Amino acid sequence: MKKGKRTTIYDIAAKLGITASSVSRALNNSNQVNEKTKELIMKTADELNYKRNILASNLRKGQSKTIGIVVPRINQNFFANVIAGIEEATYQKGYNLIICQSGESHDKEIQCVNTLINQDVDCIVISVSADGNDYQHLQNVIDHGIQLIQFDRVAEELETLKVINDNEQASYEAVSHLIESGYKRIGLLEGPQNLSIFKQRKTGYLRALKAYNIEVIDEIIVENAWTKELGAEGTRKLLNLPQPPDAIFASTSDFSALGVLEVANAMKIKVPAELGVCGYANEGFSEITSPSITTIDQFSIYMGNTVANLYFQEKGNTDTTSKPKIISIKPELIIRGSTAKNAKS
Amino acid sequence: MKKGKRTTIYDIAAKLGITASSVSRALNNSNQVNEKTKELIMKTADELNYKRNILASNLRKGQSKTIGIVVPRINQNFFANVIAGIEEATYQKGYNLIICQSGESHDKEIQCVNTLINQDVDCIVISVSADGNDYQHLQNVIDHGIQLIQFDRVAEELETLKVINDNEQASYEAVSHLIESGYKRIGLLEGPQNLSIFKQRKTGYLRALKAYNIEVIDEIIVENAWTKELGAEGTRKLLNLPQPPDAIFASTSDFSALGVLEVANAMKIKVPAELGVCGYANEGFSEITSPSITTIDQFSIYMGNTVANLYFQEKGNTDTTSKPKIISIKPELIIRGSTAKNAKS
DNA sequence: AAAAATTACGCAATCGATTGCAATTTCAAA
DNA sequence: TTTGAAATTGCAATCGATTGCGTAATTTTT
Repeated sequence: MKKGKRTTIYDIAAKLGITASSVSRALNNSNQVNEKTKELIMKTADELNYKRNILASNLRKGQSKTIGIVVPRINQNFFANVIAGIEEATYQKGYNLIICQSGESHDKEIQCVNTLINQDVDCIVISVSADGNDYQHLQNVIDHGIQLIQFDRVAEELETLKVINDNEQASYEAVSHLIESGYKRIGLLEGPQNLSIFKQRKTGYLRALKAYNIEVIDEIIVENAWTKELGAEGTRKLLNLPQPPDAIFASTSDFSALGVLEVANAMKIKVPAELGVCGYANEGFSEITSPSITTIDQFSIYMGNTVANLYFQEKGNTDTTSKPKIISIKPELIIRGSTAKNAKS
Repeated sequence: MKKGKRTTIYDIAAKLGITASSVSRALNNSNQVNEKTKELIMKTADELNYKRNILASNLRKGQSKTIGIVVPRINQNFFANVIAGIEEATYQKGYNLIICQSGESHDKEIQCVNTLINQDVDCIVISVSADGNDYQHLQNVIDHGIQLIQFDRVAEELETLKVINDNEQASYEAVSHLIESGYKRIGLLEGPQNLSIFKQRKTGYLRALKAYNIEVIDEIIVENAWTKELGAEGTRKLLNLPQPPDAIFASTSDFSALGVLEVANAMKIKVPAELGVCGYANEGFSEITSPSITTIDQFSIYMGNTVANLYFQEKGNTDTTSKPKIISIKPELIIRGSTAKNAKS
């Protein structure tokens, strides 16, 4: 085959002395074309190393069989897994994924979304970035008639399909577990409250305290401690308090829990005996720290599958009367060494 | 805006009583159109919420501004980072990424590549899967006039652009470090030898032994130990030998090094005092294990950047006489606790 | 003010595949 | 052999944007 010259259906048609219409139909396995001709066309297509030009096809059909994904960072375990899950479920249906990272920047997120609209994707799957809470660009997606699915970090006020974790319940269970393990003064490292997931986790924390009749102490709640560094910083503050907490729920991530561990270690405070630690997200490393970190698994790959299936399911659905579906996945508390207060450490 | 009806350049043209040609030219900022008209067109385009249909544009222009990526797994640190690096460098130039995972299956890899050819991508970036060593599908990419860039795991016999790590040298340095740290009997966990990267790492190992006049002992070289489980299994075998090694170079990955650590721990063999351990790839967790793992950093994000830049650089290059470029990145040995033989553990 | 040189815009073809409708062929029933 | 229905195939428009070429409008030059 010559470089830079793809075979088209016209080439095939010309070679066989028929029209492109028939070739197209044969290639799409239409039953409007004679079996023998079909075979002949297939064979010739193969010989000529024909590959359908999807651009042309999609342009004509007004679809793209492409799903756009916008996440803060591709190389973050949770997101990479969700993407892998989406890929798994869409690939076999012939869909392609276009992936963008917003890098936690609201502006870049807008850019990404616009690019995807340009690309004529059939669906945009997004987990919003941490800064900014203006969602005009997402409304724009809807206005363009493109299916929008939010996952994990969602803009709640926007009525779209959503796949979320039941963050509040997970959080509630995590804190309950701490309490039942014998910890009495539980600090919280919380994330940016403009993201609903972090708000919900805080709510779960508060609900658990209330359920066990434990007083809420503002002093041991640290705002915006959602990286390892910020988590460490918050922990240092907490542990230097006159009355330090005897457990810390790093509700933002295992990374921040890792920060807790490091500070505790540096201060010679024994985990879990003197300090209980619970993280969030079940990052790969959380089972190999010492002690291993109690955390919450979000079933990220499954979440990706769910997003994909939700899309396929809603694709045929023309019923506009019903409210858009929200699927909530129940995360699972994974109990490990960092909260085993009574085990000898 | 009405759902399902995008504005086209014709809509804009109609509204202004001009032709689509001018609109197109204006939108492309051609200087063939009057400044005032241009402004007017821009404004109208904005009002009508116009978004260029890239499918049509690309079809006409015979390009796609899209780069296809095929990796074994998206949700593997190294690959996720490379992808992030590519994204970083290509996004700002208006390129999109289509990402596929081969799942280490040669068949799926072929499928992925064909899909990407169909999609008319401008370039395919691939790290080949572990099984199979038939590269007809890659030759096919070249025959279609699509730029092919291999990275990390490459098919050596195929003359394409490549971005690789100097695995042999890195491996040589790692083993030298073990030797200089006082370890004398160094076992090797090796990966599938049909992948050149693993072959090179073995070569580096052998070269180091030779350089220090150490005899090669086949007994302490374990084939195909490239997951945590296989690494653990291999380690068990090694440590139960009459003359077990006093260090293990897990040349395949930090995961397998982790397996080593676990087995050593279970057998009450002290790392690094009684057993030195070195991994590969500098996974996030390797610095937080106890002891932390000496490993090799591959500069994965930078590798992604390099791939992208190599593409842009070669795009204009019509010189076909020269051999395709191969860029080799020098990995860095990161020395940590697991090889600190003489430090008290 | 007429001629020459620019500048701005329109016409129509093109990229490759798809598809409604019309035309032709095939085949069986009458 | 004729007729009608069914099976094939062809014709031509279409998806939306781009671009070479030609013409009209405007500006510059003499």
